[in-house]
Amino acid sequence: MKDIIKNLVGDALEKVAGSHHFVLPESYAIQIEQTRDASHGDYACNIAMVLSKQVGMKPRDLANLIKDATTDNEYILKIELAGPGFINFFIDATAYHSIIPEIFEQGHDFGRSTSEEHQKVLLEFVSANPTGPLHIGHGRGAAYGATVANLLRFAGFDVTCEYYINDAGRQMDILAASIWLRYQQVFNNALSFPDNAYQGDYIKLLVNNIVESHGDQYTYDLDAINEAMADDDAERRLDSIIRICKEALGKDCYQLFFKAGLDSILQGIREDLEEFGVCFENWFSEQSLVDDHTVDACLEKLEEEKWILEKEGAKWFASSRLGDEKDRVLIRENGQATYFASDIAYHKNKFDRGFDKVINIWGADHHGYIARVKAAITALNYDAGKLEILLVQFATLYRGKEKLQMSTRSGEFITLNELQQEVGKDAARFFYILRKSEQHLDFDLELAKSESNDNPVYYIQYAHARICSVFRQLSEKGFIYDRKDGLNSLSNLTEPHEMKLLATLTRFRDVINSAALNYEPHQLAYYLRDLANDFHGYYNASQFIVDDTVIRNARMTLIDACKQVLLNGLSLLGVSAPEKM
RNA sequence: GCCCUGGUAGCUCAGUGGAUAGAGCAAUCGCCUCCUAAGCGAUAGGUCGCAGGUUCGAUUCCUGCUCAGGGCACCA
Repeated sequence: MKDIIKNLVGDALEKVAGSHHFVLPESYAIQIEQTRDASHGDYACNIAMVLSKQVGMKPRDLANLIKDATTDNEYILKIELAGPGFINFFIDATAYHSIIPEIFEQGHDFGRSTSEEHQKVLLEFVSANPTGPLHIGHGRGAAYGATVANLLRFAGFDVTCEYYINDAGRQMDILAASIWLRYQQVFNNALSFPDNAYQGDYIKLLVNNIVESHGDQYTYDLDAINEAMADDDAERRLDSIIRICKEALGKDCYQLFFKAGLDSILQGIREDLEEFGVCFENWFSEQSLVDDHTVDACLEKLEEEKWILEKEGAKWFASSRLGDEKDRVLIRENGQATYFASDIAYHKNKFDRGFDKVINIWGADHHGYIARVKAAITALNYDAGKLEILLVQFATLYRGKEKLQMSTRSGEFITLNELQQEVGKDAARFFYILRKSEQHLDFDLELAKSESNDNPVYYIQYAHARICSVFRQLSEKGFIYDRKDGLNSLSNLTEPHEMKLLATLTRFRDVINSAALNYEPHQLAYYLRDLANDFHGYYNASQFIVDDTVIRNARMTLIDACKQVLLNGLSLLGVSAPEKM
């Protein structure tokens, strides 16, 4: 309908331009909007105000000419001028009815688009360090990423979801050393434990497994450890312990501790995500980039292209020449590559896989990192414009009014899994995406738990369950739902509640498109609330199960279509659509 | 100091270059002999952070200021 009006206005405009001898600007966009206020008709166009100056006419005069020049259309009942120069279109109800058969024809695919077909997208998200279970902070990225992926797929993109495993680097060494220290503690009560090592309970569970299968064969000299612990500098102390741990165990046995931590934590992460309805096609290992020399290759390439500087004993990437605020270290003074070096390799790998779009979802704390990554991509002669970085603001956790700190190292956190047990997947997924991603999210545990019924997800699900219930009642009362008859009787749907519901159903495709292309799942959440609201209003205003067969079938057909759209929308959000509540 | 985000009803947040700025919660008042009251309807609540600018029109765009959160490592 929007397009029909757009074309009519476009034609009328050209006609007016011809007869009044003025020249239209080379490019102008005709905007047609669904109105909010019924007194403004069904669709409104503001083109007269947009063009009035360039054309040299008063907006209302131009609007009037356009109105008169618009050819008749079977669906347009009347055109009115209003306000400063709006052209309002009043549409015949039957134009709205046409959405119902379309909903049934496409079913689960209603709202799906093929306009972005063959666009290959890589979507990387979560990618939390495998040093502990996922907590509530990670949940936001997981829910957001998974929903964006669903939306993009529905919009026609070919999406691959990927989790980048930071299985190389110092954090992992700290983890391995933490496990080793806990292991030592089992046999030496006197040993203290540094507060900047990983101290969550999950470490103790891991240690128990090692003790069970390997006994005390890896115990080590207590004095040597205590000596290292005496260092005043907390981070240096950790490095000493890592060094001692590596020396004491040797390469193979160190791997035993390392892998024990990595494998079981990663397994836990996979399970938690799966339970949360978040699936990845790829789990990409950082270490693999070291092993297959991609990191080395990148460094060589950058060296060749003269992007590498040596100063203060380290190798730097001259990112400041590409818009970054300063240069960045790639190889440290001690010869070790930085995380940034392997991240460059990772992005090279992503680009080499031939995606049309590479999207990273990062926590907002990484924003300073964007310039250097884009600089590296440009330096490697790739198109940095294909990389889009979506920042998700932090979720701050509250228990009532008390703000809780979340730290993986200190072991003080609520895990994603615990959240799911307490709040439920549906409510948690919905709560996470209800806020715009760039908004801070205050996640109040007390509120989420004690007043979970206030979560609008129940309101939407209730609409779906209510429709299902009406259908159950229908057959219990001995009626048979005849959709074909309903589709032929749609002209009976003319009440305000019915028209509103039809208008909202018509909006669905636009909403999906906009939510997908802008990476804004909350648009869909708010839309579904509106749709549920329209339905609940209709439910209270009209009886569906009435004796008049024609009216009954028409109304049942309308709420049947509404049910389908609720289901499609909820599925995209990863939320279930229960038939009973 | 520099760079991101945000400042909209008592609270939590949507929204928009346009016609009377919306929703939930909280408050007040109504609605179940009738398809699920996890619902519906109504009332009340606003100088859209402050000040300039662009515009026919700014809460929306631009600039400055201010407040709040985050980021500015040879950590990942």
